[in-house]
Amino acid sequence: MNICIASMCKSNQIVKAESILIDGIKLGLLPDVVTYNTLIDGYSRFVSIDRAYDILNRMKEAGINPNVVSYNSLMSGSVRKSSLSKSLQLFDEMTQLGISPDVWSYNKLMHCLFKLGKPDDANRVFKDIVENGEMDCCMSTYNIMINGLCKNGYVSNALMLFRNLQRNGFVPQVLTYNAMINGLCKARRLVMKCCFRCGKLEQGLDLLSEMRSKGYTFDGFAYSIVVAALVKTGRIEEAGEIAEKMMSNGLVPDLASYNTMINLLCRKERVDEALKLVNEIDRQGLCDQYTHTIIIHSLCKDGNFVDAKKHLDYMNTLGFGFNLVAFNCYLDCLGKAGLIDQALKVFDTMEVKDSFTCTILVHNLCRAKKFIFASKLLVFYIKSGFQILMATQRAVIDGLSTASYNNEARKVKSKIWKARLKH
DNA sequence: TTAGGGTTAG
Repeated sequence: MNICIASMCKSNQIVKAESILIDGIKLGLLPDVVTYNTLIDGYSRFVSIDRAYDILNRMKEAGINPNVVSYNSLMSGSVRKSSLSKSLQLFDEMTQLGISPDVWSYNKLMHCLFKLGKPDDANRVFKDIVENGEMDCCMSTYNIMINGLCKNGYVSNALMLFRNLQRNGFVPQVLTYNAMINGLCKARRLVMKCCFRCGKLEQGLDLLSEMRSKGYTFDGFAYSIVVAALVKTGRIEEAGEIAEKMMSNGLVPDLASYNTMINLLCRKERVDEALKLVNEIDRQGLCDQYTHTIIIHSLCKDGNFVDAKKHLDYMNTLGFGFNLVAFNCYLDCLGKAGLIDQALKVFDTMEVKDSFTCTILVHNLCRAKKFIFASKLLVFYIKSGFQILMATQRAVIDGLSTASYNNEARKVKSKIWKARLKH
């Protein structure tokens, strides 16, 4: 019965899994802790954490005590659904019930802390595991550490950990390489914001070669990371070469790889080919919000705002929710095309806005030389806690100065300082 | 019976 239920849960057939459970009970097969844990995992993966938690209560009512796996599955599900505080709460609940966390629990705890942007806390947990030697850490512990450090801006520390793996008796997995390559490829972008270029992207490309020379069998992850990073930095030809390698290696592309290829084709100004590929995967009902956003962005960059708007509406009919990234692209391209009044109208209709939206609007107001309006919005957004790019802040202040609003420029600077101190 | 990696915007 457990094997049947596990198979149903893995393929998102929860209703069937439940009916097998009921049939089993009728036949006198009583569910055990493994049966309930499998259901908890299925519900937390495909339904909701609350429903998974209901199963936990059901097992208690049936007289079966949850164990460490029950809580690990619930924690996983919570992190997956970005209910991060719920995950921490579950960890506490588990210890309060006297269930000892295992290395899986600590791994999930670290993953959750990294996602919450608390790398110091995650590192403390890691040190506890490694230094106190209370339990053996495993390769997943390192994978989580390497990925988490990269995502939180500590790429050099991650690289050090990666290079020391062998000394600690571990061999990096494909997944470890992918996380490290991703960290290195993205680092350049993060670092570019505050200082001059550093060669992290090159290091990422070297690591891809290292993987190849060590005979690792690639999946699509490393390819999409590297191709996307090269596209982003304008190195279209190199991106194309690596994409060719991916295809010639006989790798069957999944949706994320397709999206990477579609983006590459758009950047190569081979939009017709990109659209052909989109239609192909759209017919199979595979397109996701990334696919649509790439197309909308491409249409906007070509100044084809009518078709871009049509595509935004088409997404709505497909049942996608509000696409913030696509709207940000739309807004930015309108501004860059000199259509600031239209951009302002779109901005007013947007139901969700983030730091990208605000930066785009302020920057485009500067492009349109509306510096006073831009400065008022800039101060308001910074006070509201949005992260506005330094380049945009400079554009406002420099714009005010060159337009002879020197006094206003000084006031804005001082207001930004005060707002920064508050945050 | 449970993990961890990728694709879109300033």
